[in-house]
Amino acid sequence: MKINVTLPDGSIRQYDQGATAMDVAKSISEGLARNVLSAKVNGEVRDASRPLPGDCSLALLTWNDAEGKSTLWHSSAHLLAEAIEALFPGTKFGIGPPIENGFYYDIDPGERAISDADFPAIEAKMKELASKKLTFSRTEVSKADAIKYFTEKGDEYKLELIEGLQDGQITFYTQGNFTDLCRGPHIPDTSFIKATKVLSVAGAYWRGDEKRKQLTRLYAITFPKQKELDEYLVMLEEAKKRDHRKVGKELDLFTFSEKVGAGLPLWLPKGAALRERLINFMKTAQEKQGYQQVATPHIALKGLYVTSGHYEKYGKDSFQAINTPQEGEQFMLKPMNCPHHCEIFASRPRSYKDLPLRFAEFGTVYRYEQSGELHGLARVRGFTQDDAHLFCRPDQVKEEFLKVIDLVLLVLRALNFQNFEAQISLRDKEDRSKYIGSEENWVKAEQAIIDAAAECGMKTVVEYGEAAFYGPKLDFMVKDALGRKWQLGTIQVDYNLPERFELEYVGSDNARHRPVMIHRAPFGSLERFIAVIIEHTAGNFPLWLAPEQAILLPISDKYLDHCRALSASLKDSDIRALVDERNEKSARRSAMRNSPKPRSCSSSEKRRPATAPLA
RNA sequence: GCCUUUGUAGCUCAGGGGUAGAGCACUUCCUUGGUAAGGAAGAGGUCCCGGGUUCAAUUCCCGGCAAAGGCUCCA
Repeated sequence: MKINVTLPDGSIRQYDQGATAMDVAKSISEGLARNVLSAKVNGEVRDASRPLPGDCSLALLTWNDAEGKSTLWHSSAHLLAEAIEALFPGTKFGIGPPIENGFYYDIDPGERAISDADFPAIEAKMKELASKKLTFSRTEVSKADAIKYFTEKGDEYKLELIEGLQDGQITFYTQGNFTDLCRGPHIPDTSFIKATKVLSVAGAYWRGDEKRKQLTRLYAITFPKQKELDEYLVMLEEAKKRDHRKVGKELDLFTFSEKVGAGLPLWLPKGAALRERLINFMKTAQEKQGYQQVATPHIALKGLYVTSGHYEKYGKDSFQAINTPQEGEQFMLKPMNCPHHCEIFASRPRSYKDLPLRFAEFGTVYRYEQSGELHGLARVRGFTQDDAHLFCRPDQVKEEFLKVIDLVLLVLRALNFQNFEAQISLRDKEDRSKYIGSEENWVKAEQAIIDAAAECGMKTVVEYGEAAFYGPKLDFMVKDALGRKWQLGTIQVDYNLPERFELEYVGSDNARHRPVMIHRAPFGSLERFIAVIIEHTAGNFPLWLAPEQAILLPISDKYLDHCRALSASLKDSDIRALVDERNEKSARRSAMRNSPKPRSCSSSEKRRPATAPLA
């Protein structure tokens, strides 16, 4: 009896019953066999050493496949666990999955604390075990046996995991002295793991629940070649150099003060000027689309947020009310601009002919963030949104939404972002208690976003549970230098706040109607946006944004006057120029960093007209 | 908020129970016509803050605050 195996190129080969993916690899080439990490059989990733189930399609997975990498990292997690168990006996284990870059294992080392001082020992142990060429053997076990094994081992985390599994579908994998509950698959043996680096240690709640015990999470990464690890570490170093917190300091853009408070950025002159340029860019684009600027105060009576629903939702987790000394009034720092803008809409009767109304404000808002969440400019407690609220008729929603998408894409293009992701953020599928408003309104709003995104042909991903409490969102996500994802622009369709604020306009039928609101912020916040463009450009801003568009470097004092004249002339043409008058060579060089167009100046240059185009 | 780590000159960092250290930056003078470092001299510190142990604490212990990496959260 032979089985037919269909390979990715469409060719069909015949093998004996019971042949493994590894056998197939060997029959193709020795080199391939040496590199096979796992195999995709009829679309399911499995051990390369498992017998094929019969006629099937087969793709051999190597380090060049994402799934191959995951297999190696998953096996590496088991190796990490074995090393931990050897070094710190009695450690209990949570889960240890592969992730985008490497893998982690959540462990409970009991009384002992694991710190980065332990990393070298762990790495050495992993390396030692890897070189033993231990195979990963798969065993199917009954639920009772599985429970027995981990009860004897005293590992309550694994027992909890087993509880959630079906009898008959439980497998163990064993390599060397370590056996783990695992559905697999794994690499053929540990010798494929040639380079190992434990990256960091962090706390992580068991099953992601902050009410449960906090385990110790070890992040690590492995490679099949030492050279690849070295390159990865170099890449991490390079990414660190782009960190906006570091570059922002070097460029004198912003600072923080312990006296002012954590998460409250102080913008230095160059940073403030950068903000101004972004604001003007946005104002110009918005004026073309018929927006009107409004301005509102930084505090409002608590009642405003009771009306909007923000108080009920976030009141406990916000900065607390400010009380007046005599009258006993309670004011809140504004966390959002939308309630204020609703009141502007409500300030007078509106006709259908007035709509859409587009109120824009670079509004600074304040939100309490847990101290551990603060992160440079990307997560702060006070920030400025390029906010606007569009009040429109139901029949105008789609067109307005599409125009906002244009605006967001204009921003992303102007700053040369190619790798952004458009995310449709919908309600949680199960828990609807987190949201205000009627089912009918939500369905309308969600459909409006889905339709608009589809109509402009944008590639999107759908995330459930990511909606705001008053409406669904279209969020634009980008990654920072270290691969962390941040939300920048956002567009939200909202049928609920107009209802809560009882907003109305008079229709052509002379009856009162409820407008629909679109919340939108193409930058998101200036703070986070600037953080991301710093990392995106490594501080080398596009010319229109750069703090200094031209720096003149006289090579001797003899040319100072000429440089000053040249600089004045450039300034007359609205080019931000400065003369670096410092005498040290080193100063000249350091000034050249992060300047898009450094120019040196001497007699040969002097012959050219001062308005010569910047080369 | 929770876990781990860190806090010394403007920056990057070394040090260590008994007058505080380096490199770069800064100031002054000299030198200089060329793309990452010309020379000399000088100034600069509450060693994060508060308690404790000690004859003596920047160093050891406890508590705050801030920062880094995660977790949970994010209008």
